[in-house]
Amino acid sequence: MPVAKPVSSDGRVIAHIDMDCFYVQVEQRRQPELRGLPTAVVQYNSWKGGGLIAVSYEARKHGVKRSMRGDEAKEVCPQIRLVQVPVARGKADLNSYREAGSEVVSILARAGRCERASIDEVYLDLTDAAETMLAETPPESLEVIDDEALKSHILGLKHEDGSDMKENVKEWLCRSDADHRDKLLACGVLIVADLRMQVLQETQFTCSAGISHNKMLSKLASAMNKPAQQTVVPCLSVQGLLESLPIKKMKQLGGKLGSSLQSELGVNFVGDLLRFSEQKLQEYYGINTGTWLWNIARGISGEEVEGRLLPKSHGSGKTFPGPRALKMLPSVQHWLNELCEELSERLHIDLDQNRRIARTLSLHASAYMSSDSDSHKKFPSKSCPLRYGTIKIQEDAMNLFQAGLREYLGPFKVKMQGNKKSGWGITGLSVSASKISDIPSGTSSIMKYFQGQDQLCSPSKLAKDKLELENPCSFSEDESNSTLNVIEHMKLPEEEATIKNESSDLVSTEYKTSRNSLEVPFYSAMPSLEKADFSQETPLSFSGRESHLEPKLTELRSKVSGEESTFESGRPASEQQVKRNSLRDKGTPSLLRFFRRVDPSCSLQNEVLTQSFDNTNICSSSENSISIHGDSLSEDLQGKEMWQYNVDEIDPSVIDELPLKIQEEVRAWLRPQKRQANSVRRSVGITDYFSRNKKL
DNA sequence: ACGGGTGAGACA
DNA sequence: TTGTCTCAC
Repeated sequence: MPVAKPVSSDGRVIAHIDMDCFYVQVEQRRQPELRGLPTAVVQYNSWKGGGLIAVSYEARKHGVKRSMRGDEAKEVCPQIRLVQVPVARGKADLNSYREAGSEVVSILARAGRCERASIDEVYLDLTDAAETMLAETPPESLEVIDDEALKSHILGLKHEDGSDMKENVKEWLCRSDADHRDKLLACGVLIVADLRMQVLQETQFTCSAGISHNKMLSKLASAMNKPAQQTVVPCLSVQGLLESLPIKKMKQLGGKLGSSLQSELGVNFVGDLLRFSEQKLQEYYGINTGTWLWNIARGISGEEVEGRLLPKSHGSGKTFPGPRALKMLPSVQHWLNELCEELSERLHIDLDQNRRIARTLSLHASAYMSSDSDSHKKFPSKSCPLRYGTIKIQEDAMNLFQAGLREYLGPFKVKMQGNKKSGWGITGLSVSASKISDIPSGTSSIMKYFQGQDQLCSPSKLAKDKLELENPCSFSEDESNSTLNVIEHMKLPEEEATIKNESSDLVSTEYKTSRNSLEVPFYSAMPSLEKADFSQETPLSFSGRESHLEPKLTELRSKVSGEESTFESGRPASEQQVKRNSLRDKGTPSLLRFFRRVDPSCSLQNEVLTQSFDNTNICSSSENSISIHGDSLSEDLQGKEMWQYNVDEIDPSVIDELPLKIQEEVRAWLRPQKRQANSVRRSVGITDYFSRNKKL
């Protein structure tokens, strides 16, 4: 639901930049012979020629529309060139478009605060740039105005027959008697025209733009003249624009809310909303939406340009429509593995390029169940803390799926004996990673990361209990024996074979990845204890025929007593391991909890040395106790916020949940004998390492 | 039960 | 907060 934001009296200059049929342009850049031809991008083509997701303007002239099938497009436009979306891991791979979108963003972001609204859309706050231009080189002072700016469309500008349009535009841009806000918009027009030319020059992509005083109007304007044009909405034209604008054209009103406005209130144009008081609209649609509606009817929208160049989440999903629905658990596992592999790859790229870490893994699925009246039941979404590493993500996703499945099947449990004819199937799977945050560079990154974890992941006791109940890793044993084992017998022989092959692929993939990055030397440099832990962990759940479905061998955990909730691995353990496991807390941000698990008796008796890096202090006492706190905190807070723990008690495996690159830092940092001497030197190396891949 | 794959945001 | 829902391209 839309929400009204506080309105700033709008002297802002906001632009919305919209790439023209973006995927088509990306493909045309890759294959220049397609330029100028009717072209469309399709994903998959086996069924009715695939679905169109982008259509060139030449093809649109022939009546080709988005969401046509490839075959339909061929019917209305036989000469159309259809380009397929790249496929990787059996699914559409949009990475090339994401990367192309990033190219554009990095150019646009030079001009002002920039928000990546989608893969091909950007909002820009050009207020500062426009004010500066108006003060230093206002349009009226320029001898020449670029042709691209003169081609702009100015809403409400009168156009007498016979007069030269560009001349009109030039006049409007250079009016010395215009009010301040129109002058700012005029500057915006020049800036945006220039930006669009830069984008074209540097990427070969054309785009369209809207320029106005807020996001809503700019978004409307950018769509008015496409492709490769720009439109400005001066204040005085707002009323005229909105009064005849079909309500469904307004962003956020294209769906049910817009329909409701039409059918319930007889509002067919945005201007029709003016008939209703704010209070009336609030009565119908609630306080937030009501106020929002009242505002947009007047062209008011206080929404800020966010200043975000990167996505807030990453997802990978696929649908399995109709007959392709997944009926067997091994098929689900196969596809989940593919999706997780892609997700993991993208997470690592994000880590390398942007030094960002995601903290939550979510699984969404859609399913049908024809057996009973319950067929409308939705498959529940599940999420858990995200552990880095392809195999871990795959395991966790599978656990989330099984948690969802048990809930979904619920009372049907045993009845749903699986074979391919049974009345249920999975029609969609997706995994996503969210709660992404920056890791500041430098040695202190680790500290800051932990602090951030603490803030964001410190659950109340209540929330923790809930987590224990819902976390797929915490199923009790007898619970898991019932449903899951039933399902386990549903495997078909062929599918089992597929999975087995794939499993080994996964392991080798992981190994390959490791060798390519800096991790192997690090692995081999690790103390033997840690190495042992890895060798046990990696292939474990994929090594045997039933392993990937056998809860005892995967991540089954039971609750262990204690004030802090603790999960303990169910697998056989050496004495040493038992000791470590008592500190283990997998499936949750365990490092964090670990840090909170303070043992005062160890730390207080030690004398504390202080060493400062950036704005984080690492206080180390003797060889085996370290405490961390930010020095930006006030004196009295510092005492409370300080964490202390004994280095010897760190379970190496909890570190595994961090991204590998961070693990490296942590382990080096924890290496007792060299900690002191290495600190400064390492901070340089790490900073250096992090800045090496810097892109944007 | 084919507009797919992805994103963002609001709400309970 | 998690999970659900809506909306958009």
